[in-house]
Amino acid sequence: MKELEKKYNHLNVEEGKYDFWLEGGYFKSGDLSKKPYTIVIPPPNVTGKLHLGHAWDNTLQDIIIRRKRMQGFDALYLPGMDHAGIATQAKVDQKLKDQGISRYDLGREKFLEVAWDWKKEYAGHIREQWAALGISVDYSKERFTLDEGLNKAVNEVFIKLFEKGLIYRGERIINWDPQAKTALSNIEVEHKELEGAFYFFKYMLEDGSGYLEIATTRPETMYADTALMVHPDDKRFTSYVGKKAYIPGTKTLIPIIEDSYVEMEFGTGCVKVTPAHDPNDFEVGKRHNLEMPLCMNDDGTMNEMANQYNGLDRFECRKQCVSDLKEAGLCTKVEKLIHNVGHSERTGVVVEPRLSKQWFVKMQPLADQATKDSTAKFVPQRFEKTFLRWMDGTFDWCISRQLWWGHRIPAWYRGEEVYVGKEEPKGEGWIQDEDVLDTWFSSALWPFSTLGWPEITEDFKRYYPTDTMVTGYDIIFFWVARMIFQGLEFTGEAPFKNVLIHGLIRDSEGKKMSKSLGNGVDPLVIKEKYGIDTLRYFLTTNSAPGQDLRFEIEKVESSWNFINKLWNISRFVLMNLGEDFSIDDIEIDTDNLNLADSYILAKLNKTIEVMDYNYEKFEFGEAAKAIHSFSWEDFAAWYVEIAKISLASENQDEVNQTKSVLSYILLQIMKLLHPFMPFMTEEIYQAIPHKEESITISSWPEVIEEFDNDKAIKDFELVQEIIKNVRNIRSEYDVKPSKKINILIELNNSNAIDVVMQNKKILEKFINPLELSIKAITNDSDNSKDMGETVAIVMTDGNIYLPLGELVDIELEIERLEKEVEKLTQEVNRAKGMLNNVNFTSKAPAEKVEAERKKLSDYEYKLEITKNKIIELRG
RNA sequence: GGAGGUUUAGCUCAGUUGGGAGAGCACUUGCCUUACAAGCAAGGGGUCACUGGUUCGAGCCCAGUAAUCUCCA
Repeated sequence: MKELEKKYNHLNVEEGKYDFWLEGGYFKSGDLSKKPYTIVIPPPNVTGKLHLGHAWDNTLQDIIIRRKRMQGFDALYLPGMDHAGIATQAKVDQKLKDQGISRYDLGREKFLEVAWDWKKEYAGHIREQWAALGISVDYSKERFTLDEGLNKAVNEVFIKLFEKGLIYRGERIINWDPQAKTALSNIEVEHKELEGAFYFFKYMLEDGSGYLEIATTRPETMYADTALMVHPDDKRFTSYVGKKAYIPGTKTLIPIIEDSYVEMEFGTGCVKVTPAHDPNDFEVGKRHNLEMPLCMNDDGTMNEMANQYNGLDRFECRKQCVSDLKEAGLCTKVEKLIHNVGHSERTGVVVEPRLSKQWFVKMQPLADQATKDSTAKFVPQRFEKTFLRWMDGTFDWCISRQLWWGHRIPAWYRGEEVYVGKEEPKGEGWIQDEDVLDTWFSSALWPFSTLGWPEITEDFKRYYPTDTMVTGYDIIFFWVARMIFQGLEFTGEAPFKNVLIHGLIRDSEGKKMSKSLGNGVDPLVIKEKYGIDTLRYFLTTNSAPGQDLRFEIEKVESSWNFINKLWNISRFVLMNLGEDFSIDDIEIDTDNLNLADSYILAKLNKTIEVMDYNYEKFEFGEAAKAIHSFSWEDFAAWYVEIAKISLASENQDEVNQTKSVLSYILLQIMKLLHPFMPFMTEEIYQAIPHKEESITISSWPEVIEEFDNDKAIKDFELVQEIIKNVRNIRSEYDVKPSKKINILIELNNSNAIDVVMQNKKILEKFINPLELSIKAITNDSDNSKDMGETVAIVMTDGNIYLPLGELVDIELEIERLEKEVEKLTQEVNRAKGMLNNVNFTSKAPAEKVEAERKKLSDYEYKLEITKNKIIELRG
């Protein structure tokens, strides 16, 4: 058997393990004799490295799938990546820029080649990180959102939705990202409160009879104004309607119209209409048949409509035209204003509402279906509300993107003709749409497109719908909701049974980790210092489902401490099993166990129960708590210490029995913890007696009814109670554990006497007596009468006496006992109060009442004894 | 403006269907006990934000208030 290092060394432990698992093929799915269990990975972007959030997300998935695999499921954890249209194209653009070229120099085809090279490189990095995290994905099933199969799925969905009228092309005001030069969907726009201004301008009337004052937050758009507008009921402006006014500083005349859309009380009561640059104005423009010119280029610079500002950036133009118009007396006032400004979620620049011809998904029918038919169960449940509320008020989804990297829209144009289909239409002069689809359009199909859909493949039939989707709450709108409605529309089912939602990782101060703040933590840096098992355990046991997780190095350290503890327990067990102890030597005969053996086996059962219960509910923190206290308290602090006695026994049977229980329990602990810390547990599994070639494919621990033993637990707790009490008094009276003192234990029932007598050796080891007397309490005996000054401890089953001689200050001892009396009196009164309450005894469940009665008699007994002790001391 | 989260020990957080408040870290005291001093043993520390309600009984359920964070408009 292998000797372990004194401290847990993750570098040695982790080395080679992942390759060992891959070579063994343990992560491969496809055993048709088993029930399938499927998780598809939320595909990370191929733009860069995985961060702590990915590590958390993936570890949660891995914990679920590893346990299911051990439970005998055909576990499929399907990996893959996302082509991340805008983000990747931006990265590749940057790379080209560094080489002094632009994508236009290369042309579309060559650019895509570079992008695919990029993908290849970064996919490699991501796979390395997956390996570092130890996630048990089936690489033979790996997919990419831009691969051929997924392209088929995307086209199928586009065409079907188009045919049903659920995809349409139209001119709308969309959110335009002038840096990426593409349209965005509504949810890719982040609203941030910024300090801006209300600018007031004079629009001089054509007839020279005065002016109208207009307030706007975006003065630069005035060059695309096509009307001024007042409310028809607004008497102040009635005489102006039908007249014309000049756009300030220009010779352009625009009409003054009336529309009840105007809010009379807001601003000056008169507004400018810029149909191509504002969604509300666009509606007005349609109603009044206004022209809809654009005064801006697609890169956010002004065009020739802006006259002398042609070519200037939109914000520069704003500054200059305001200053020029102030000089000309046409800008009368600038009021500071805090308002919400939309920013591109990707590039961060201010989004420009802009009239543009784009493709849209008509959302309402799909959303209605999803809210009605989805069976996906959110964990925690409250997130279902988030999903439903969003589906309820959703806007049509702008899906075309002016990018090259993505799924090309399967639409062709010839003049006014539009053709949508899989293949280029026959005939001359057709030109395919230049644009690609929103990345989320393909991500939405991920749970079924990765399994071969639209073909009804064996994989699709077997693994779909998937079992559990794990993702953060920040992505419910973007992704989860869209997967659900597309899944229902195209497969008739919700794409997963459960959605486990986790929170965000925050820094130690509670701030969101972000690139711009520079407060991110690289998972690989943590792995290097503490090992990946430590990181996994830290990530998955320090919050409840749906809650955020604060990164604190102290918590990482305490996770490491736990692993080191387990390592040292293992080390102890291995040192004591000896060379030839093998799996066949493990024999646990429940008729022949000592109290500690029975106790630890009974506790193991309880631990398995609690863990299974919480694992199933995705309450990993609670599951971990159970195994943590079982292995550290019950096993290491108590059982292992007691085992040292048995291991030193002359009796070979006793030694073997202890070795059996030690190795059995250790094996179960390793299995129960394997989903959390796969590397360390594999290392120990290989070192101790075991059956399978890898713990990854070993069987999940089950409750063994034979081991249930409530009496053993209770009896052992008496032993613990005695030991704890003596330790406590030793500490209080400053009697060192190494100093031997006489100890008397007197007991009031035969079971307690048996238990204490049979476990005398244990007591002797733990409480270190000079002489340990164990006596029965009889009516008129006074067992402690020859002991001099004693400290007495009152228990339910009897009393403990420590003759501490001159160390005992009678007055202090009386004080201590009086405190006890006070406490016990309170408890007695509390219990009496409850039991005297007819409402309690008649309404509360019988076992609660019974439990309270027991407590009362116990407290009354202890109270009486304690009072007597005081009388004796005073005597 | 709408929705939701959070508020429990010095700090960070758990707390299963309502039935005597928990963990880790930190702190105090004592131990190099031959698996582990990143350890062992003992200990201190909480009006469970506030107010009211339901209940025999509330950290937990309901209503409201406050602080704070997030999402949506």
